[in-house]
Amino acid sequence: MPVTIYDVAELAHVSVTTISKVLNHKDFDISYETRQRVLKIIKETNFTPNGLARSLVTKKTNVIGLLIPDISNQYFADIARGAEDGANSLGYNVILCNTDENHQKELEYLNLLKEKGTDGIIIAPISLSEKIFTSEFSYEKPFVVIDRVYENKCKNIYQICFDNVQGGYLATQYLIDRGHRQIGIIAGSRKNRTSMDRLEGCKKAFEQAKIVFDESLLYEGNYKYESGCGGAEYLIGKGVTAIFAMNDLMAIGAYKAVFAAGLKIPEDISVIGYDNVMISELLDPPLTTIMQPKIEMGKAAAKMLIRKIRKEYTDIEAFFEPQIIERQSVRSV
Amino acid sequence: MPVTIYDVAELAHVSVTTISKVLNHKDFDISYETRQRVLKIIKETNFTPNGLARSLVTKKTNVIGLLIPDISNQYFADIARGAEDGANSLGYNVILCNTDENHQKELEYLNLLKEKGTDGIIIAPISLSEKIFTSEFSYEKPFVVIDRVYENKCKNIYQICFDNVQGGYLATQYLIDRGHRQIGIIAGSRKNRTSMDRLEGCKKAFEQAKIVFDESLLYEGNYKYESGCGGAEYLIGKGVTAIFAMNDLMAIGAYKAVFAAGLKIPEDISVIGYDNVMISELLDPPLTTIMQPKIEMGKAAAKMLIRKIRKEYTDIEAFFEPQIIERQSVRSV
DNA sequence: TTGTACGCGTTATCAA
DNA sequence: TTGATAACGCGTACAA
Repeated sequence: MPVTIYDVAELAHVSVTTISKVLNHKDFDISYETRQRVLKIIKETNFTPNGLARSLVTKKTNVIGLLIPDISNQYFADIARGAEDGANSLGYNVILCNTDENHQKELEYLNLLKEKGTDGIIIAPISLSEKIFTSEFSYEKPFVVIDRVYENKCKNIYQICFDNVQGGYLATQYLIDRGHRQIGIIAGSRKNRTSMDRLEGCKKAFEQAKIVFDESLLYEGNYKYESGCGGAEYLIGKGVTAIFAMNDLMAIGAYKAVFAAGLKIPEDISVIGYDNVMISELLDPPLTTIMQPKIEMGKAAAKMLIRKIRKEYTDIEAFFEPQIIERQSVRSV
Repeated sequence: MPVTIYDVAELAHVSVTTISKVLNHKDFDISYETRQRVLKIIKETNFTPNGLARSLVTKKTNVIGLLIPDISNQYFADIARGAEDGANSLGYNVILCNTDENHQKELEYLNLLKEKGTDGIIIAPISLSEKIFTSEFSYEKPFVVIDRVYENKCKNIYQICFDNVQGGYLATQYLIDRGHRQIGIIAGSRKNRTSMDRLEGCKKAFEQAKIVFDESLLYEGNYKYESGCGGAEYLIGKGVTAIFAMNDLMAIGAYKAVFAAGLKIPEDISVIGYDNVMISELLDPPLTTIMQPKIEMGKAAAKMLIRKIRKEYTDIEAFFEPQIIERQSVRSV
């Protein structure tokens, strides 16, 4: 049987109130001696207050939920790392949930988290289905959205945003600055919001440089390695001098295709990626790429959520800017 | 104010006992009509039982803790994924804790988890310091050790083990089978248990093939990319025909050194790695490597732990065998 | 400065 | 077949 606050009270010859007070640092009205005695007994008995009982009365658990598609995906692992750090630094624990992009699982987790009394959640919602934020989602605790972006016109959604338009702009601008004019783009699906945002950034850069955007130099990939190969193969045929792949995986595929065509990087073709996954710096040549501060974003999500929980002021959105990681896969022409 | 079991009872014109019974499927003695009525009210009011109150009396939370060094490390992310899956399938949630190999943090988490009433924990302990399992570790709930291996002579430690000796054996044997005799090894630190185990496997393979083990063909690395470069450079000088790198990161380094020496893989030098990280199949040529079923191991850890929690029978150790992933970085000589 | 007693939302025992 | 009530371990008015 674990020792309770009553046991401690008895051993210290005081009431439970006294114990509770020193436990919660509300002991300004407790005499020095009493406090010392209590502290001593607590240590001796190795007493740990029962968080369940405590939470039952205080109505807070100091636990938050984290709903992401899949922790074994490096992207989300980094976000999770940041979120856990942020939460831990403020005295919160995080319950990990892998939704697998499955609506049903998401709902089940949401329900479990509610039952467990988590104080709030960080979520990368399955789809843009608004249901989550209305009827189906009867979770009345605060939440913060990460990874997906919602228009914040009338809705009231707290979120961590990443400026994908700027990311696309940065990559393209970098190539233009180095004299490239025939720039091929390997994008994600046309239905992918992220990809479309990045493409918007590309177009912006072209426009500023007065380069007319050539639709035929845009290849629709799917963020996978193979589509990087295919895309590069296609673009090489089009005579591009540089390729912007919208993630590093596709950039690696592009490397493969370029080498297969008997060409060199960056001498014959420059390549720029997006994500800065671990291997990108181990490639030969090391890949120049765009980085998203994932850990920082996770941390920010936790901090924003906890401020909401504590009813402290917080902006409704936190914006993060992409950063270019300059390595050796791009050359000036 | 959330709706409680009392509200439901009142609305359904029955007692809380009745509600509780149908809630917990102990409703064999509840009339059909009553049950239907209760169920209806529960749905209408969207009532969710308060898990805290429930746990307070049942003395179980259906939550387990997962203590790992760092979730942003792919290795642990995979284990975490498996553990979460295993736990979820049995109705448990998992609290994620990053210890950063920091003893202090580990202790703090352990204490927090105790306070929160987690039913058990899965832990990759900091060091082999036995303290964790004795005095300092006053956590009386079940736990399962993962990633590190303890002798189970007198102690009573439940753990998920991976057969590193066999892994080293498999890799070496694979090279020997293909006619290699001058085999270079890029190991981890001499103090690293894992590395020493794998090396033991190598020696076993040599012995069986009646090849005398040449100490000068053993390079002490540190699991990092750079030490893979250095190691390969050294071994090439020694005239090896094959290199066994004890992780893929070092194998990638070896690729770099081999290419830098103007040699080809696998024509001039064969390379075999260990881990099967994502990129290993994207390398050119794709890397032959040894795989550890990380997700499966995480899952097994959760299942073992929960069996312990439920006081069901479980073996004290679960062994996992390495598997060779055959690709194109090794050739027969 | 310290203590009594109630409430938090459940489950479980036992009586009706 | 159903219900009253005592735990569970803690925080906190309010009283002393």
